[in-house]
Amino acid sequence: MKMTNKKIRTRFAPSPTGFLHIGGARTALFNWLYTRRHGGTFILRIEDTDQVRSTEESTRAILDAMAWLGLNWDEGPYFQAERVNIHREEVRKLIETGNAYYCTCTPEELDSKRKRALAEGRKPKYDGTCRDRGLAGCSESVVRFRGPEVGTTVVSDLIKGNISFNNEELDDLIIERADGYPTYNFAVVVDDAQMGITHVIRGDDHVNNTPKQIQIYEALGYDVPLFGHVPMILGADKARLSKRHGATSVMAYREMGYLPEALVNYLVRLGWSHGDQEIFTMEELIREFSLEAVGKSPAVFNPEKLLWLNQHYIKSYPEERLIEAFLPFWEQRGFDVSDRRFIAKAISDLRTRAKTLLEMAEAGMFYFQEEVPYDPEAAAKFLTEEYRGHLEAVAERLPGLAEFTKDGLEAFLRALAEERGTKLKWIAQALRVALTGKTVSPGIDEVMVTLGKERVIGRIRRATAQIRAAG
RNA sequence: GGUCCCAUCGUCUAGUGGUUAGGACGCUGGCCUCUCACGCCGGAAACCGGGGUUCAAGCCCCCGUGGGACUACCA
Repeated sequence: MKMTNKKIRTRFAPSPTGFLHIGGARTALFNWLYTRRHGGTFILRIEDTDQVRSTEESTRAILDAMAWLGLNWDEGPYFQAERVNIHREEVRKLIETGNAYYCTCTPEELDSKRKRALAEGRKPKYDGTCRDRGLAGCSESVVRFRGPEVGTTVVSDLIKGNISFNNEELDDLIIERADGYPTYNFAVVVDDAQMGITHVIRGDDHVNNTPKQIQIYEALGYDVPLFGHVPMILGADKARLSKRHGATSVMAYREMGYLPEALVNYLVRLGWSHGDQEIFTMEELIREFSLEAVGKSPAVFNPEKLLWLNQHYIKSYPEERLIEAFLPFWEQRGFDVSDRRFIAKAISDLRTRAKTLLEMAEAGMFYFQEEVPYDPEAAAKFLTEEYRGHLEAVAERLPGLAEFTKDGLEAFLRALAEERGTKLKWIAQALRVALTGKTVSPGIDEVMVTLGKERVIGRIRRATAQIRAAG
């Protein structure tokens, strides 16, 4: 494989017909990592030649998702639709050199021929009706590429190795539609060539297009870039990942409380590996990423492992960044998050026991609810006469407690338990329900410290009052 | 149907002719413990099948089988 010394140029070229999905994000990530690894230039190009399905909103969404993942681009975004004049000119060139021809077969004719061919067990490829008719263009005509009828075309793939195709299997594909717009297989070639793309890294759903594209490169006199086709991402049923398999939009993961590092880390390991290492920083990825280490087989998307990684990043994130990423989840619930110290403490209580920021936000709602709702089962078990004495004792002694710290409180509660002839766990559980409304929460001493003496006493009083009222 | 790709625990993967086939998620037993987690220590769990090549095959070749992609005036 000839590796020229020229600077690497890659591109990510999504079509703006929806959100950035998991598969696209991984393709973008692989391109980005490869480019950063080799000090190249990463280009973003929006393939919006489908005038009907493309929307500006989708473009916006894709850009936002890229930014969230930290995948910055060096050039672009370029918009393919703005380049139609260039595409048309290249089409003219092919017609002049005899490498393309006008075709007036109607979509209906083509469709019925295709169906018939399929029904009779023949190849459903274009039958070449107009190939040698020497037609001139008209308002109904399309332009087809005149492909070689014999020989083979080989794709040298950086991931899959050499793949060869018999040219007779390849279709004379349409490169310009009747409306004058180029089709995908033509526009990519022209754009990639003119943008000086050296490495085309994309999903392997494109392998079958590649020989045709190579022929177009050659007919146009361009250098053929290197290709790297990455395997698809599959759902649990081994079918190509789609909405049926749950969330596939990158931004949906943000809303569900995932950290971008977790998604990046998960995605990069889907198809790529570096020995036994599972956790990678961006710096490590840039240093270690290589296409040689990308596997050839498709990978099943496993939400459980993503969750594990997310949990890992929630635990290990720098505090300030965690707060920044997390706060919106409380803000959108209308909680007052202006007390930075309180917030920071609450988050440090919660972060070791959440798999997502969303989960964390829900688990920590009690910090803001003065009249915390009691879980019925929890209350039935612990907000009872049996525990009232313990709770009252805590409320009575607390004002005089000098060491209102994690250690001080633990010592206090242990001593109290002994004094009252019970175990810490019973006092802790009753307190937990009084303070948080639930039987599950961060450590009770941590909760007390975070809440502060006043609020703790208030909540205990409210709980004991309720027990009395009920009793 | 045709063309092309792929094939190690349930899943993501390491492995590049000689390994007790390793790691991770998940599952699971235990420890820790104020609940839930975290953490720590253990366990079960894989080379798709059949032929070759070779002293020796998860690794190389062939054939099956299975899965996937493409087969548009979508990208």
